[in-house]
Amino acid sequence: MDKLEKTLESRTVRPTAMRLLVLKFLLQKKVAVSLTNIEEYFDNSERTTLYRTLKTFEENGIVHQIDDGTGTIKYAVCEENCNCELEQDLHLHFYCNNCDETVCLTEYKIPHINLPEGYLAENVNLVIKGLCEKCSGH
Amino acid sequence: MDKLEKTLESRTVRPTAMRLLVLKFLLQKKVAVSLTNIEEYFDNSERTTLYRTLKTFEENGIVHQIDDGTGTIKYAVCEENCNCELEQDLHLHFYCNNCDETVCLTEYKIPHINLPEGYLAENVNLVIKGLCEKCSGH
DNA sequence: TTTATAGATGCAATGGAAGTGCATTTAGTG
DNA sequence: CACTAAATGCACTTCCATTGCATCTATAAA
Ligand SMILES: [Mn+2]
Ligand SMILES: [Mn+2]
Ligand SMILES: [Zn+2]
Ligand SMILES: [Zn+2]
Repeated sequence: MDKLEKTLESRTVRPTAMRLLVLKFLLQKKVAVSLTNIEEYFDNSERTTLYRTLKTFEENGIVHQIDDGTGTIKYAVCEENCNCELEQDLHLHFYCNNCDETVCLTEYKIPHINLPEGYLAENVNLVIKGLCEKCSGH
Repeated sequence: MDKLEKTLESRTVRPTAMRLLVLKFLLQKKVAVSLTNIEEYFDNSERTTLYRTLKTFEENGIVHQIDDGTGTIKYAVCEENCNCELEQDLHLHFYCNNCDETVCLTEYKIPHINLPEGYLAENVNLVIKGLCEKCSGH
């Protein structure tokens, strides 16, 4: 059986043709992708199907959403045995102002943040914007 | 002369009636507000005018935008002598999942984040979501 | 005071993206 | 094959940001 299929089935997601293609596409990309990116990549694709595909992936821990502040949600495949947990899996995301690409810096976990008395953290989003390695010129 | 007028003029923003009202409203609110919030507060207001008012305020360092991940931009008045600078003025923002309010935690500066070689930070957005002091129950 | 001009405002319209309702098709199960 | 749940396709809606252009207003020059 195909490796892609295994990935989906291990997450109890039925491996349809489109889902396999989307997963393959996500895996080969080194940067986070938007719904529109995917729609543009596949010629005869239905936006709604892709939308629900990503939603299903996300609900089953295959991908995580990235809100990089551009107004468009991006998606990236989760690491092996990721649970998208605070102070565990949550990592830094970097958006390049020049090439307009967003990447997961999975090695860079979000540091623990002290909060005022009474505040309870459930989720954290940390996005750094600037120039990526390709665009900074050094 | 009025204190509000002084604030605007010191930032070279002409103190029109609407601008003064908006600034007053922003100052009295302890939480970040959206364009729609302001629109709803003032009965006969024009959305576009408010939009451009906020834009003008932001361009002249009177307010800063807050992207709390809700999909709606919020605004809050900058601190005295704030320049919205990295590692200087940029602070943490907290969004309460229960009461749907976003607050500036101006005392909580964004910690320095190490980046991989070649990456250059120009801006940082750090939003914590959870329960605020009013909603956490302790 | 009148006039010129830049700036501010009002109104209409656009555009991007997320999200939903419902009919139809497809794929597993007995 | 027949049944049923899941997946897909299409149309439509909603929300928010943003722009173009006409009009109004305030300030400063004549
Ligand atoms: Mn990521
Ligand atoms: Mn703030
Ligand atoms: Zn780049
Ligand atoms: Zn709250």
